Amino acid sequence: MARGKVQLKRIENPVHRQVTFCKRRAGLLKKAKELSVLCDAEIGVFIFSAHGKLYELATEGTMQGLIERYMKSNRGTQADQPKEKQILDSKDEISMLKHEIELLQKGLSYLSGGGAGTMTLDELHVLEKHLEIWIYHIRSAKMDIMFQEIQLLKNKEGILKAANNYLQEQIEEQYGIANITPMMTTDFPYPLTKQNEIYQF
Amino acid sequence: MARGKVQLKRIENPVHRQVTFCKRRAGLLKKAKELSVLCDAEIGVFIFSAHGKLYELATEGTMQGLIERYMKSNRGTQADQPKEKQILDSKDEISMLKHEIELLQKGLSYLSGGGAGTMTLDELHVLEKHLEIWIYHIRSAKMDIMFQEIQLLKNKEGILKAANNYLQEQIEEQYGIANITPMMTTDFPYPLTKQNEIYQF
DNA sequence: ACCTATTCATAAGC
DNA sequence: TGCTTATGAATAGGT
Repeated sequence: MARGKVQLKRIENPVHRQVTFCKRRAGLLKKAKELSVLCDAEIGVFIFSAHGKLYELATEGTMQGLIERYMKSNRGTQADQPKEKQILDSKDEISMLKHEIELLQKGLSYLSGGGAGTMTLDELHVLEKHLEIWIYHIRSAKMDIMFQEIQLLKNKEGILKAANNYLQEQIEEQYGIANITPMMTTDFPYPLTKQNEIYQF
Repeated sequence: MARGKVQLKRIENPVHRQVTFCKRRAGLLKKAKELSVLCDAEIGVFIFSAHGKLYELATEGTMQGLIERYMKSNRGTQADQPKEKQILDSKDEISMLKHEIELLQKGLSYLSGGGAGTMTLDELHVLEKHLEIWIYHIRSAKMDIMFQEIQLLKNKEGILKAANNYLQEQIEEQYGIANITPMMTTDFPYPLTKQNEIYQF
């Protein structure tokens, strides 16, 4: 403008660029303020320097208020712009994420509460597939340990049975007494055949 | 500016005001664009005329993008305003929901894959707390059934022991033989005292 | 940060 | 609105 015309391109000299930035920034904000006063307009300006520092001007109220007004004005007058799209996308995204979490949380409450009262059939269907996998792995580790204890008891049972038989044989061998035998026969009141059902839930 | 200095107050003549608004508005936007080009800055300007019409300029990307950047920048320096709050809340909400889902999904892959290779220590820590609850309830149902089976076996053990003792008493009573007894003493090779550990995993 | 020559923006008039 | 033009403002380059 003065002492030499300026090219409309980035000023490469960093010092010149910084000086010009300060001067023109002040000028721009001054012009904005003048315009708002002279013509009764509301103006918002924000300037990010190359290094990211923010300079702003809001002629009426706060920048927040102006941005709100801007959003509202833009939403009503135009079809979706990129920004409006972003907002809608955000809302959609929130909705989807909430739905996904809701499912997972319902699954959690299902497991925690021990009931399926709050879940729909479809939700249960999806959750069922997930849980089939999860529970399988959790169960594996637990089953290993439970099996050990059961085997332990079974072994003990076998030994006791053997001892019992041995004692009985001793008695029969010596006296021919058989009235204790029924306790060990197939009429035993605790059927082991039910055992397999335990590992199916 | 020309042909007379201007007063820094609202122009009362509507025609003059409108003309000046158009001219200075164009000038302001031009200045803003120049500043952004010359000094590598990002600038957003929006102007509401007295009648509410919006004129805007966004030097880089969309006004929405600039507003978002403004919000982000402003968050550190100012308290949030209502509108800004909404936008930030949405972004925060998305971020939180994504994080939650990511955790749950990683938990799923953890359980499915049977390994923790893809999870960080913190993630595992959080997941651990969740799984503690989930597994507790899964375990409860399973434990009920396992307990039944174990009790069954213990009862059987008790009965066999009783039968064993009865038979032994019979033998001792008749012959005084005691050489079978050690099988039922404390030297029994399957300690039941380890049982409690089973229900702690 | 201040100066000043110069270019730019624009008020008034048409 | 657009054009013209006189004039005040903005500012590039230097100190």
